[in-house]
Amino acid sequence: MSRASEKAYDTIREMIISGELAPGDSLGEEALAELCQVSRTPVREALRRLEAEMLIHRTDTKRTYVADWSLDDIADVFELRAMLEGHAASRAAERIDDETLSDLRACNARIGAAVQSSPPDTERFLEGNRDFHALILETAASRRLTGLLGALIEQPVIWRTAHHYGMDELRRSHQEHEELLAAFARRDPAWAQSIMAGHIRRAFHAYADAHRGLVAIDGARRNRAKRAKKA
Amino acid sequence: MSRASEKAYDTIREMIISGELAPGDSLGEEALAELCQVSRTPVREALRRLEAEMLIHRTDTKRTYVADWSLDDIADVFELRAMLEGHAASRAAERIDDETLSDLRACNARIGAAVQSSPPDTERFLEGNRDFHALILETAASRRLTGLLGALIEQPVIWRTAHHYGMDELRRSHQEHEELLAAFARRDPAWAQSIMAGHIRRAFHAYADAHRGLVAIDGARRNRAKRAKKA
DNA sequence: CTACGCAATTTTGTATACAATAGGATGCGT
DNA sequence: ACGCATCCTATTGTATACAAAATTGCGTAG
Repeated sequence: MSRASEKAYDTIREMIISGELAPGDSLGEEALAELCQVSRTPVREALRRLEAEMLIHRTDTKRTYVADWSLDDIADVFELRAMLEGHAASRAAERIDDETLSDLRACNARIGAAVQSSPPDTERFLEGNRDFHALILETAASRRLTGLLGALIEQPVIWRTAHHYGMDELRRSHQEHEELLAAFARRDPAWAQSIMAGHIRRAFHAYADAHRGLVAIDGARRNRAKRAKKA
Repeated sequence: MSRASEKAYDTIREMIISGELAPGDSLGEEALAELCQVSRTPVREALRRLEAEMLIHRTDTKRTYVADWSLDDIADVFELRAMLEGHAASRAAERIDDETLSDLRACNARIGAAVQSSPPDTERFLEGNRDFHALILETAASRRLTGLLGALIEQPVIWRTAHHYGMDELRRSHQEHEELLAAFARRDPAWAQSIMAGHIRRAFHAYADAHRGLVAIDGARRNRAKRAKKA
């Protein structure tokens, strides 16, 4: 997308992810346009994209609100991701060439380095993780699959939690990636699929474990926002 | 969506599905606006939707063309549908109540009637089939899953072929639905999933078998369109 | 006091005008 | 004659003005 449109999308998205806009908040096009310093036209385009990604919700009367995510919704996303990324891993195992395999190895090596540095470099971990999964998805070579997963991986709740991973979680991820590489090296689709599905499901449980704590943090943040509004 | 936006979407979509716009054709916003009798604004919205559904394709330079579907692409769609609708069936089997079950039975009874009438009532079959699958999807109760499948089932190639189903294909579909109902009655998720995945995969092979013939028909239609353009 | 309905205001949808950008054509230089 | 640069045209992106629709609030009647 082009400049203004992208700007609106990024701005609104960031505000939702950061919690500046809380679930249930009403989103008027004009107000958003002013916030983003663009006109309503690109705002509308941004809202359509965000709606497709289910970050926002539109009532039958065309009014838009920040979407509310229940734990069930989040479980849904992880379940679908496990299935689709598992499928991607399977297809990748059938199609991968030696060059891509070594790229993938290099990528996971970077992840390992980020994990072992002290303190662990979470940013670099996340960056490597994104690259790793993206490369597998690309190797799976299915435009539809890429499209469907795109709608799932761009999710705020996931990014909000990733920063709370502990050292052990990070190490475990790195280890699972190594297993995945072994499966790819053997060109074993079923194995790759199993590892990947497990990898995602484990991530979900890590999330769910941390959830109660996060809810508390979330509550505090929202209260803060509420107080700010009053003033 | 509202009136003009919907009109543009329907018009363009219909032209693509009918083949009036052939794969690779360039789509200028202004030209489309005139065709649809609306301004460029709703046309742009329609194009975004069609892009999300992968009916059209946008180059890096923002120019839009009618998407080209290879057999691989189509195989992709069916593969993903098999996976996702299988998952939907599994979830539905866990959640279905007696009332929905009998609704589903009634729906398949209508399908059976459409198949057994002579000649088979393909329209009614397709309508019942849509309802049947939609009801299962609804019972699966996953908004994300519904969203993802929505992007897959609204595909032109599939509707274009459905009309070519033979009597035996229709009967087979009806029979597979019956098996699905049995799995639902027993609340057996794995069974339901297996039947559904097989159901979709069989449909793909029926499509692929008919494909060569369809390519010929397609070619004829395009030639006709080309001649029409010359005149 | 409540409930219903109408009107005023806010909000979204559509059209059009204007700006930016990509593609193509033409002409000049080698 | 071939290639490159520049200008012109065509197409897309953005802003704004206007129209339609919806919600809210007020007034009135039961």
